[in-house]
Amino acid sequence: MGRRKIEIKKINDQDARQVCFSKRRAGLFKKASELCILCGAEVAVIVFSLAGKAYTFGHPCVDSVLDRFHRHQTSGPTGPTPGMSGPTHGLVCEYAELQRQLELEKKKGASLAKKTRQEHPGPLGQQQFWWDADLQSLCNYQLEQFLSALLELKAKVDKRAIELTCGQPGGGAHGFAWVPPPATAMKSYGGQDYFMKLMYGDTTPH
Amino acid sequence: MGRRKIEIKKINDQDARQVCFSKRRAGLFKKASELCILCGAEVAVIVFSLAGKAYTFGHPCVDSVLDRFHRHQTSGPTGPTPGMSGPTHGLVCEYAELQRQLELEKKKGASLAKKTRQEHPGPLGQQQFWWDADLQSLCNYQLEQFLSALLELKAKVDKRAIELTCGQPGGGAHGFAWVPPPATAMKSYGGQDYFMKLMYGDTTPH
DNA sequence: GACTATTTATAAGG
DNA sequence: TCCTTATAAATAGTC
Repeated sequence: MGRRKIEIKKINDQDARQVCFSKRRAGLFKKASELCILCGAEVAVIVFSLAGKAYTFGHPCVDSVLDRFHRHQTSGPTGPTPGMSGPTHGLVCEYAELQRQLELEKKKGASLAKKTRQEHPGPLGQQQFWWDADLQSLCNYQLEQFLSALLELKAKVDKRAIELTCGQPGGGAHGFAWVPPPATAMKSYGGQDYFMKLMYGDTTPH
Repeated sequence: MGRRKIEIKKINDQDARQVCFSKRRAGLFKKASELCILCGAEVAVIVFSLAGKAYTFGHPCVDSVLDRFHRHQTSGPTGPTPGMSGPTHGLVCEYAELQRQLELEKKKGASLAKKTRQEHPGPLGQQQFWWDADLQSLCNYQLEQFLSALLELKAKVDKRAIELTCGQPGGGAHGFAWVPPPATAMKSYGGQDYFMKLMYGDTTPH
């Protein structure tokens, strides 16, 4: 939609790309806000420019939608994690996330294995799963980092297991939900703020 | 843009709202994908319908953009992940996620430890970090599951490490951008999958 | 940033 | 839900 039809492929001229980016980002956010208003939807949009700047739109706000999404992913169709209600935090959350990803990977793996067998009916032998294939792309350095990350977590779990075995009380520490707002160079449009822009025409960046 | 101009306010008729939601959600995702292609942007869009269903678009994928956004919020503007070019998948993605979460937990832990010392200057002794506190809430059963998940992953990494050590070729397995639809109630568009839809006109839902 | 010729998205209607 | 079509809206090229 413009003076002439354009092909949807990467714009090479940097200036033209920057102009297009600004216009279309604004357009995208407007569409998102209209979807929210018209249909009562909750929407989060996160855009990174090539330069690495982040721009966001969110209704009611970015964080609430991301939060909801995370909960949606972790507690998904399998039902909520037993013994957990509401938002999850810290290691408990990591645990759930790990489980979710494992399940996801297993499903991906099963599908891929099927697909792979169809396309390469040859002797692939061992490699049955997606993550096995993907592991091939990890170099030694990455493997070391990955392992140490795993072991660091495992050590903590072991420690806790020992405490439990030895019957130490421990006492739960829950309810930390507050995260201080970081001071970033990020512009954020959303909720009443963006709607006010639409209504009153304020185009000043944050 | 339609047979007649409409006011941007909540549509009350449920059927009309549903139709509008579907059309505009598709439009929003298309705009998002065009922004990605034309301007080299990375974009994540998360949409919750009034009914509570989640729909997502992401390029290169939703998780990687959310990841980057989290890092952006936590540690300021960043370029692409060092050592990673292009889309990340499977275990590589898990590895990055694990690292991110570890760093995040460390930061949270530091803040919390500080906060805790302020609020409870008493004898908390051992417990200095957020994840230590949170581990207290894991029961034996949960710990077992968590551990086995960790060990399952570790085994795969070990296997790969041995292959590398023994000098087995292995052959890089990259370029898996196709992601089979997980059996959740969530529809996801992004990456080549969505682009293939655009190119070949496949409008079949996942 | 503004201006328009065009293209594109979509509201209604089958 | 998918197709069609008249029309509103977005935007490419230009200044």
